[in-house]
Amino acid sequence: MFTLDYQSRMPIYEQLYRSIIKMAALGVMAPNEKLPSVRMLGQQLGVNPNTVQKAYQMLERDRIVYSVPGKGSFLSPDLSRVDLKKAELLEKVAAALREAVDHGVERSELLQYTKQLLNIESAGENT
Amino acid sequence: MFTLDYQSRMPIYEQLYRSIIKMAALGVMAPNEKLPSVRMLGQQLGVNPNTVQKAYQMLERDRIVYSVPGKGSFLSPDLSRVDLKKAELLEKVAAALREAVDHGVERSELLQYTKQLLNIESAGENT
DNA sequence: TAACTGTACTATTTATATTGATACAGTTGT
DNA sequence: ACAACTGTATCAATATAAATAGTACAGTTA
Repeated sequence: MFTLDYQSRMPIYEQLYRSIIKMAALGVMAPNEKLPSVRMLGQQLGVNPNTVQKAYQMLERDRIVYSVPGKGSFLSPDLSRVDLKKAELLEKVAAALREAVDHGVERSELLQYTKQLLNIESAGENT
Repeated sequence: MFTLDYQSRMPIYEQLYRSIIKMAALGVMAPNEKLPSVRMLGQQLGVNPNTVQKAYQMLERDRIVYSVPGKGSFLSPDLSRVDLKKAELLEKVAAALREAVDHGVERSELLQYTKQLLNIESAGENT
């Protein structure tokens, strides 16, 4: 059902996350359809159930999946909308990054800068 | 001349980099002014010369500093312009990121996404 | 109660970032 | 030519963070 590349630098959970999003967007999976359990899928893919869970939680955060403890994880009743909204926002980020790169800003610094911005947790100030 | 916070999570070279940019932008340092040598400044700050060099190289990449092997490192003749242009571009990136965060996109995913975009070097594809 | 489900917490492994040690090469003035 | 400076490149060591796994817990269902 899911194919993933273990040689890729892209984390397993990220691959899973994207696969499911793509399937939901393409209509391969129906709304409210039950996803395989974290253990089932984990075993099938040869990874730890927690790795699967991480992907499921990311999807849940995006309202693409909802989980019920004891019952299972399911695709959301209303799909596609959330996905498009986020894709739009991400494209905006991508455009800004590309523009910066095109103007000669080093990739490493952009990454550094992004990290800095995203870690507002107990961040230190400079003079 | 330079003050930096060793307790900060921000790398030394990053602090140095920003300090010098700020000084150049504020006119504290004049165009073509000679910067302390990597060894001098390294010793003064109690860090490895390579750490200073890293900051200098970042500044050189930004055309804020130019270095001549055997002679030294100097502030560029034409300052401020480059700095402002880049600041503008970075602010655009920051705005896009903030918007995404505000809409609920997880910081970790944004970071992941950014990494993905910036590493077009020998990157792996997903299905 | 037994077999499933998701979830939380903690370790372990792995990758990456940061800093340091060392060696090399160019410039300058004597 | 030489001594004392300069930047630079390469590699090693360390520190930090990310990714995955192990284990235990709690809810659901039949």
